[in-house]
Amino acid sequence: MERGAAGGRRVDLELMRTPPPKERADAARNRAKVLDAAAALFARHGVESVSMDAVAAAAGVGKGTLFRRFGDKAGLAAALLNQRERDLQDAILSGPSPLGPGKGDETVPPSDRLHAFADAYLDYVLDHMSLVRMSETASPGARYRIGAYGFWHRHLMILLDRTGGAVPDGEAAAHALLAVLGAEHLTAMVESVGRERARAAVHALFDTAGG
Amino acid sequence: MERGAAGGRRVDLELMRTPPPKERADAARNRAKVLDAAAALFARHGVESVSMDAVAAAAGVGKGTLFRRFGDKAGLAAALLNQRERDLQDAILSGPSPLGPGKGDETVPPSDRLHAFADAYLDYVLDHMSLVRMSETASPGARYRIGAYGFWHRHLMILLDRTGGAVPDGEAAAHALLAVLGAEHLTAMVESVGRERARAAVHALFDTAGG
DNA sequence: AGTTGAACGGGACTATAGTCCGCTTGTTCC
DNA sequence: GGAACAAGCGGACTATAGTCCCGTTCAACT
Repeated sequence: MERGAAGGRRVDLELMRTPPPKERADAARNRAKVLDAAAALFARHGVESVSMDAVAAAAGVGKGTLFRRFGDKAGLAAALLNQRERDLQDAILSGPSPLGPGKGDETVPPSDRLHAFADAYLDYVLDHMSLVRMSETASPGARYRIGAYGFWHRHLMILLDRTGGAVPDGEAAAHALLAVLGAEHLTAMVESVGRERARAAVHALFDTAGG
Repeated sequence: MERGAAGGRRVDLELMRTPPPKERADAARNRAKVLDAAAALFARHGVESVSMDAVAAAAGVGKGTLFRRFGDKAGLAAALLNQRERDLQDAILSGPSPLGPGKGDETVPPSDRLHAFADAYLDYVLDHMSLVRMSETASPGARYRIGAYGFWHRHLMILLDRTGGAVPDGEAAAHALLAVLGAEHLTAMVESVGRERARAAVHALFDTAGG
């Protein structure tokens, strides 16, 4: 995974307070070179068909550099998604309702926020399917280890617990809902029934699970 | 994947009618040797830590033999699960209700059969977690390519469509329910909330989705 | 039983992810 | 500006999945 001030994955707001260890100039340069090269290669040939060797060569850095900085191919994909992911998380934390909490005095029912999340998250995943898929499935269990999963899970859990006793176990239900939003599963579902019906099915499940 | 009479995966009853191509005697011998060796190694060291080289060596066959017969590591895992999977499929197709259809004149509501399926499938996966996980995640999308997925999907879809219009799109809903039963997701969920709460969450979703 | 063609066997070979460690380069502090 | 030390660099190295191809073995047919 990334290090340094500019690359921290948004995991927990508390953790963001650790002082920026300051990234060395050459490291920053190489990080940019790698991300540019990876973006270009992935766009041209598809994420699956690009080897880490190829990325390193195109970026003009050694393999060691690539892996030390990004950990593995999933980490590289995650770094490329970083900005979009942050945008979505920011919108959830502090944006307008129904996706975000809105201004202090307006109240939106949790069910509206659940559906808004489903829509926004589906947009995010469907727009970057191959990168998200790589970041989730490059190694077994990768999806559940990265910090972002914890963020989505906590958000859903809080909303489900607010539905007024309708959901007996928000923590478990949040996992179940996220299973349906997994890139691997969405890929298969979209291939089978198309985007519209897949989206509708997700909403139907969010409906029954939490309002 | 396997070939020959003894190894056909249960996919579609129609396809079972293709004449048995007859497995050669030496092939059958080697198949048994490989399955025995793999079962022993997997049990002793865990599925993840056993390489295909090790299986080939322990079975006393070459790598080529191993891969031609089983395709990949997922195929080997699937072959080891074959009997249990067939048992479950048989119980669903022709066993007693509520899991199976029961004798001709008794009628069981689809919702009972849905919950019976959830329970039986959870038992199956939880009892063989690492093998199922290997068979589903060894290569990206593996789960959705193997025939068994189609079987579970069709079963759920038929039941959902019988719930009397409660489910507008049984085909899509069946995919969503199966997402929650994926080995990868169940592993994470059980680790997070334990078996009991995970099972309850699955039932809650089956409840709301189909009765 | 002999012939023959196809299926099988097996190990060398390739491709790729990921590791390791001695060398180089920045940064910091005097 | 220079020394010292940490951080970063990079390519050789390992491990493993999966491929290929040719010699061997089986089984059907005469």
